[in-house]
Amino acid sequence: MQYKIAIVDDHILMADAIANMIGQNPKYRISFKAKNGKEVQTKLNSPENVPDLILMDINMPIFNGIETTEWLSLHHKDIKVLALTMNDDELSIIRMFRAGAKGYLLKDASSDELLYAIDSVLNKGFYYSDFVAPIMMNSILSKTKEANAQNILELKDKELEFIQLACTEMTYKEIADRMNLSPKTIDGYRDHLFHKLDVKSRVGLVLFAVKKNIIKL
Amino acid sequence: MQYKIAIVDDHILMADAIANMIGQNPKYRISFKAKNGKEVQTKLNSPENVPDLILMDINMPIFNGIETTEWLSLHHKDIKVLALTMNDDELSIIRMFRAGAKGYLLKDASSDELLYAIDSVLNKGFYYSDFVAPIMMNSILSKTKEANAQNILELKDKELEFIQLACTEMTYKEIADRMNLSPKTIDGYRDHLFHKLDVKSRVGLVLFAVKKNIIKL
DNA sequence: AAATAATACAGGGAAAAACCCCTTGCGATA
DNA sequence: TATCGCAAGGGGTTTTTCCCTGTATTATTT
Repeated sequence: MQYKIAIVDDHILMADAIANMIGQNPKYRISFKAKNGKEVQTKLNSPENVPDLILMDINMPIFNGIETTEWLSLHHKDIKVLALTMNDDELSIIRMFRAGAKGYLLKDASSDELLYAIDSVLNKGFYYSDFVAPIMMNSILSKTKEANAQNILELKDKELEFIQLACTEMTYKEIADRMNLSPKTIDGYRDHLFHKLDVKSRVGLVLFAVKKNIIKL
Repeated sequence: MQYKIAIVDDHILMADAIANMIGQNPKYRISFKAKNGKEVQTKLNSPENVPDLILMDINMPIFNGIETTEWLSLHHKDIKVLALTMNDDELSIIRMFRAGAKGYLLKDASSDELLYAIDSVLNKGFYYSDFVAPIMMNSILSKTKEANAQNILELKDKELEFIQLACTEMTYKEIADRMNLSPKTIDGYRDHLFHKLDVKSRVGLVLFAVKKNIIKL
């Protein structure tokens, strides 16, 4: 039996090259390539396109890999998602697995590992690379880090808005104006977030936001 | 005649997949793959490895694509460098061309464009993609942007070090200690850079550094 | 429904850090 | 000699950071 595999990556070259490589193996057939989640939804309208496994990038315009995986978990439970991305941060990994990914592979893996991972996800239903496994462990074991990850996922809208404005050359007074709050309230927001996210200064907050992709550059 | 092509990319999967794709074309042969500039130098010690063209990533540990290209321009003038990277920012493009690259291709290009670009660099000596051309134009036409770019390129080592430390939760006092300078000197560095880079606060400096890829996250 | 807890908002006050401009000395350099 | 860049300092204002208090409003529990 031949497995059908789809590739979702806005880096067309990457998608092409990997499709080409996988297509050489008679076990697999490429069912489609897509540049974002929107395209995935369109492609899946044709039943003959529905793949067994999707190689999913995370950073994509319009509809990112996490959102797309969440959508697939709801509407196409049978399609297995193997994350294939550059994002090596804890949050991406946790989010992707929560969204329903069955495996997680970094783009600096070898082609052998990719083929092994695909095989593993298709037959065993999961694949945790040597890179991902310790990070997940760490996230489970370390209370603070897990708490952090929780909190990030549960950042309230106001907090998120504040962070985005803090990643700006505005002073807190200006931020307060913009958010129609007293500077003292902003003071409280800041203090609260500093503790919650374990940063010591506004610079730390900015770095956090950049790392976690809360702001776009 | 068969051209020899090398691929330099720390994303092994990317390198593998592209090598595989290019290798299918009888016009080309893969002479080697490397994960960073250091490995390139080693590989080039064997004369049979010396390629006609190198596909060069930018973000790599140890010895990045710009440094590697500079080194190649000095020691292996005959090898043509075609940048193949995700970096779509002006600074990366300008730096890469200054370092001696003959072409610049984004990783979200199509495989057709890659093959065309390789062909173009080998035969015509250059390749400017539709993406890169307007950015270069822009950089030449727009005075302020060019001024900025200039300044970035002409950042002194000390300034760069300072920026990197400023993108940290260290206070300026701590930065001064680390750099073995008086806090007052750091004061001067900061003021100078704020004006030079047209930012108003340390947050602005951090954002600048992130945008220009001066710091790694 | 009443008591209680958590949350959002706002303030006071103080110490630390960041920010700004201006000056000086010193050595390289042109 | 004149100019430039680096290092350092003087002295000031503004902003940030921290901690503690208090009062509504909203949830939760009893």
